[in-house]
Amino acid sequence: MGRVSFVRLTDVAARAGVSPGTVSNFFHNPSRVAELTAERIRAAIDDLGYVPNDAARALRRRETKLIGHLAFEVANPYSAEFVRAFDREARALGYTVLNVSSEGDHELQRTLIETFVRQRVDGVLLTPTGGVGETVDVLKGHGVPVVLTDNLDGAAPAVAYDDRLTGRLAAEHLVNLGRRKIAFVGNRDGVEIIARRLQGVRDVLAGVPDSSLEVVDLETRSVASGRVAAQRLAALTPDRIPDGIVAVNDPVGIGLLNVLSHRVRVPEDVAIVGIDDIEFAAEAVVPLTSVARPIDDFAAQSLRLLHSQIHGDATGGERSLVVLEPRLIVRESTVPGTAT
Amino acid sequence: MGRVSFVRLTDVAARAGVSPGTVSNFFHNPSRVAELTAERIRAAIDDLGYVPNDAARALRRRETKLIGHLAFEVANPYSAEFVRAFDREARALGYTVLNVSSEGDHELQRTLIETFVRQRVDGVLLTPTGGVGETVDVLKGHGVPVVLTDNLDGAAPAVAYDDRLTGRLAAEHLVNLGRRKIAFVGNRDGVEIIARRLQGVRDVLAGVPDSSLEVVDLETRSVASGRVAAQRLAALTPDRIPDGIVAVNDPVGIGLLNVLSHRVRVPEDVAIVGIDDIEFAAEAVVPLTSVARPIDDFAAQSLRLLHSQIHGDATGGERSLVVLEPRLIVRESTVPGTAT
DNA sequence: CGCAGCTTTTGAATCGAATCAACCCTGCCG
DNA sequence: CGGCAGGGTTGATTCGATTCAAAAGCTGCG
Repeated sequence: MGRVSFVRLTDVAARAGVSPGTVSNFFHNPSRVAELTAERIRAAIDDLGYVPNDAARALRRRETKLIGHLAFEVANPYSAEFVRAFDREARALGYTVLNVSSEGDHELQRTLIETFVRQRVDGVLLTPTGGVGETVDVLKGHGVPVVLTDNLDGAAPAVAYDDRLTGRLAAEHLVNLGRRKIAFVGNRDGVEIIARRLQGVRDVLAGVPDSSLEVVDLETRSVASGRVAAQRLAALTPDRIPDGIVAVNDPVGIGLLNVLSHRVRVPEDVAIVGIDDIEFAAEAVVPLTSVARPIDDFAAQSLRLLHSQIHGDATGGERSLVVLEPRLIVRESTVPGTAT
Repeated sequence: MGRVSFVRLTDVAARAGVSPGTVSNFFHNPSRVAELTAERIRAAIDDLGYVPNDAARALRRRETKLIGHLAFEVANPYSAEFVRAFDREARALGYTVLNVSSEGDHELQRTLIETFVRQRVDGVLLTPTGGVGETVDVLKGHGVPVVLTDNLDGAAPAVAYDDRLTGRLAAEHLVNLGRRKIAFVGNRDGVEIIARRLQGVRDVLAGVPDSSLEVVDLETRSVASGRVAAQRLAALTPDRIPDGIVAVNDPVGIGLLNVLSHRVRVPEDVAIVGIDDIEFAAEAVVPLTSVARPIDDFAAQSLRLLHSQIHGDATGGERSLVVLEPRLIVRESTVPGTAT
């Protein structure tokens, strides 16, 4: 096997006694190469340990088979799960994903996007939680196809779960369990996705006469914030202490659980519902009921959409918005004895 | 700003009325370019919205400024935290990191490594838990610098935390708290790193007369496995039920906590120590005491070592093994009232 | 034997930036 | 006034693979 990586396609050609063009055909138009020749080339390739140079290929071909993925909120395990799923899908189509995260730093985000452009990625997936208008514009300015997730403002084609329905499913579940004093825990700092979930909760409670809604704002959507929120809820006057809580995502739900399970009975006194159904939810102190947003589908659709953008298969042109349906997973944090 | 990304260096040169060589100098030898000329070039660049093409640059320069990072065990949050830290360090030196994970799939791993070679990454960081001999050989065969973490078998330069000491710190802490019936929970399937941690625990107990050690084997090192282990421990005969547990990592520790905290008092009846000190540890049902392996240092050293491998700064040649010191973080899972 | 119609193979041109030897000026010194 | 140093600039060549028009081989048929 190979020496120190200075093997070029030309070397393979020489060794196999053919022209470089033929070796190239061997890779890209195998049908045009005679079996006998192919055999010789194959031999030459692994005698020399040849591995093609993608930079050269990309230069000539004007496509890199790279996809840029800019994620925010990497702290959230859901994000990590998404990356895994998306990577897998992308690999199946021959793409390599460049995963980066801006950690909410605007300046850094600019830099990362520029890196994508320098690398001439074939397309970019943005998994943000805030505004991305400017970023989308920059990419479009460079002719780079873009797809968004969880963002339906129409700046670019997008895939998203129905947030309002998500909120509704959670609230309905609690109401059906007889809970009336509901709390919604999550930060609202202009994040559309959360406003919509809250709206879904409101939709449901509007139809339940004796119900009440308490909204608890958070700094972040982390386990730590969930804990803080729990303290705050516990400090409320008795009549306002909720018997049902919708957490904006699972980490927050788990934070709530970790603190509340010391003080009250879950779910008897307080039932808690999370959102996302991260792997961890099922393993919490009290297994957490959650509105699942199945990730394989999410990732697959995102890639499909991006891929069609890249190939200009104008499937409905710019207006492609894919909306997925979440579904409720019931566990012990709302219904006792649901254990496996 | 830029049209549809077909702007070449040559176009900038034309627009600025200079030769391509000068524009190139503008980027790489700014001192050689007269200020007046530089001004014109600068103007041309943002008139046209020029962004250099890294593929072309890489081809000519024979360096890509890309680093490949193959991780295993992505499920573990520690892994995610490491990626963030390593990325940050790498970016500071102008590298872009290609993060991938083989999910334990051997065949896939081969493919991913080949991708690194095709991309002609400048170096590779391997963050494995199992054998990597073959992988290291392949990369070396292609002349790609490699650095390992948590693997001191000498196949390549490496950075690691002192595992034996890690085990010792955990065990000493428990013994100092008066615990004598110790359990070690973790899978041992040939993973060196774990064998060493266990050895550290043994080192300590060997010096404590009336102590005993129970080893619980796991399938994986996840929260779920921790839960399973908890069931198994609880089922032991009373005289073997431990009063101190060392979990092979934090997720396992949290799984143990999540189940045990329902049945016994933690830490009064059982004290639990995890390893890694992931962010989540502090937020568990009962904040988890953990042997921290500070990640910033880990990432920084890994990059430093890889960078010096890339530049052939033979700092001790092939024999560079960097060993870091873990430290104990005490929380309520071992000492009550440690809360903040 | 010649030729149409395939299948294979060839090799020069090309992608976009980096490199570097050669060249052009200016100014200064002897 | 000629020579020289050195700051600025030039542009042909190169990196490694892909492309494609054209050439070369081959078959079978009249």
